[in-house]
Amino acid sequence: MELKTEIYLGDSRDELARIPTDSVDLIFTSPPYADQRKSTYGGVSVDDYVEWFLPITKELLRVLKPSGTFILNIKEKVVNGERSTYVMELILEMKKQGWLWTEEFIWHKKNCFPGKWSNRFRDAWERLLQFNKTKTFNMYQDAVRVPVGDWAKNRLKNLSDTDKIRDNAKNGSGFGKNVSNWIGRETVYPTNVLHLSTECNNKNHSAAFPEGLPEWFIKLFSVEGDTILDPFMGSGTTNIVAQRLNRHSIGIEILPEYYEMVRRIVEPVQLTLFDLKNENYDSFDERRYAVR
Amino acid sequence: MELKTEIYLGDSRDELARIPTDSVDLIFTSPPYADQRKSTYGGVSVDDYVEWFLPITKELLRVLKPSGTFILNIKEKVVNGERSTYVMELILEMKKQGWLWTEEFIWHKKNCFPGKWSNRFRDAWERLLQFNKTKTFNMYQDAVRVPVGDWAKNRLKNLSDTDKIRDNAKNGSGFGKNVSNWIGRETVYPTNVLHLSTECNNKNHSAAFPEGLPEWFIKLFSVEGDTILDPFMGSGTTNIVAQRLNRHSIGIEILPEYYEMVRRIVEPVQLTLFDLKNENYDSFDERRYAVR
DNA sequence: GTTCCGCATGAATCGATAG
DNA sequence: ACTATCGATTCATGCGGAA
Repeated sequence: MELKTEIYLGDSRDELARIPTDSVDLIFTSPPYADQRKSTYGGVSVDDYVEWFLPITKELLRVLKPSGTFILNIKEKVVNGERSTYVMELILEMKKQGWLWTEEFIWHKKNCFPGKWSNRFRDAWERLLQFNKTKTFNMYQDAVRVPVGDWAKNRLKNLSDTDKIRDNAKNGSGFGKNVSNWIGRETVYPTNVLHLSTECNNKNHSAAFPEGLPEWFIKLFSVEGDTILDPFMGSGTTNIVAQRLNRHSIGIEILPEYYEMVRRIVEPVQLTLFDLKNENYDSFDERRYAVR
Repeated sequence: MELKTEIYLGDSRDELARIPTDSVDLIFTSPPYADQRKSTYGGVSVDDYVEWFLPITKELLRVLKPSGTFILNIKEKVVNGERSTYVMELILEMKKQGWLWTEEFIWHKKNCFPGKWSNRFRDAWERLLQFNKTKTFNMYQDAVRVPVGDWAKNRLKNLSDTDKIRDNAKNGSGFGKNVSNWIGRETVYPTNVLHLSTECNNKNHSAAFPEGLPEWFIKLFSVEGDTILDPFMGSGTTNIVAQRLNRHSIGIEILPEYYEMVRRIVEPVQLTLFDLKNENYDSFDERRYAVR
């Protein structure tokens, strides 16, 4: 298998037309937030944001496979002491386009920005909105199981009486649990809250999000050989992680500096891969890191 | 000071008229979610939810002091595999009423209910929407400070040269720091993400939220002697916590069973208080617990 | 190996001041 | 008045090098 990482220089509003209909398994992106990153992206104003974004989401709806998923990392900024509503307006408009809004994950930023204001605390979370084309999307939950917490070690040593039987919830929801089912389990399924730090290593570029973020969603919503798309590539985090996880990927970036930077990272790997066609791919990871 | 805990049996759409204009310091409530708790509240359908709620938020805007805050604990329901949009529509409509949407806190439910579904993970978070009447609301941040992280213990022992002066961020954001400012600090301000477990004590009723949730907001947005309102009292968690923290409170509940239950908890305390007028109020907390 | 320690950095926001 | 710029404030994390 040859792993393809295609990157395009240009505006997503134009470049997305080059991608075939129903061809992408997962879209993971973090668009420039309204009025942020002005120095690099020029900044889309809060008032124009929805109108600016909707033509892109329309194209994304076209290129996504019916079984695919669109994860949108976004957060509304504070304007005049109030949270803006452009994210809500965007969701409402995307539903009109035909998107299903299926879930909202929370990224808890463990090391959020410091600061002190009289009327608000530090902002330590961002939204990861999940949209789908159909209700029967692919989800590979076992790929993101996490080690069972320490609570289990203590809890399971001495099971209480209620732990040994099914203990139904008090609120009549019909939910219940039988804690003894956990005996022997090493891993559990995660929740819809992700605890990740923003990256702060010594790279010479600033990633908007840590690699762990796209990694989690790529594992959850795709398998090896699938195609991942990031229409706001930036420093290429999504594509680099996709490549490491043996997924094809497509990236679109409007700024030449970022485009060139990602190209220098991504191309050597593809050349290497081409030469390695018949070799064992287990060694791929180390090779990639060596190149980078 | 006599501590008043007034509870009304009835529909908030009617009973709120009894509360004077500009008289409440904090409204904290968790309304029945759309189509939830059908057996108890009759269930407001998803489609009618906003229309049903808006007359109430209009009255809440009237009774709240200009310096006050409204905290709304709400989360949209999943219908047919898709998230409903009534929370977003509610926010947009409340803004038209004159509310300011100032912040959205996340309650991370550390011990959310177990379960397994093919197309979603366990839901481990809820929204706490903050609304205000003016931009100059009261906020008592020092009341909810948390212990500083372990990093400080090591870091502050030996300050580097850059730590001793103001060190400006490299990215031109204008952000800088002077680490030596941290010396001697035991506590820091929290973020807008709250980590609380759902309650699991031995009460004979199921509280919609743990006492820690209203406690945090009552401390943050009110002082002793202020008035707290919960227009959907339920089992009275908000009022009970308010009483424990020496705040007056008002509760409105439509179901007689809940109303009677809260009345039995709250009234003995008030009688005791009346007899204690001239005593030291430090002993109040223990007395209340004894009664309960 | 393992732990410890130094250090740069991160989608921020407000109020005052200047144009 | 209304907008643009500037200075002030503040934590926790992962990395890399040292012990």
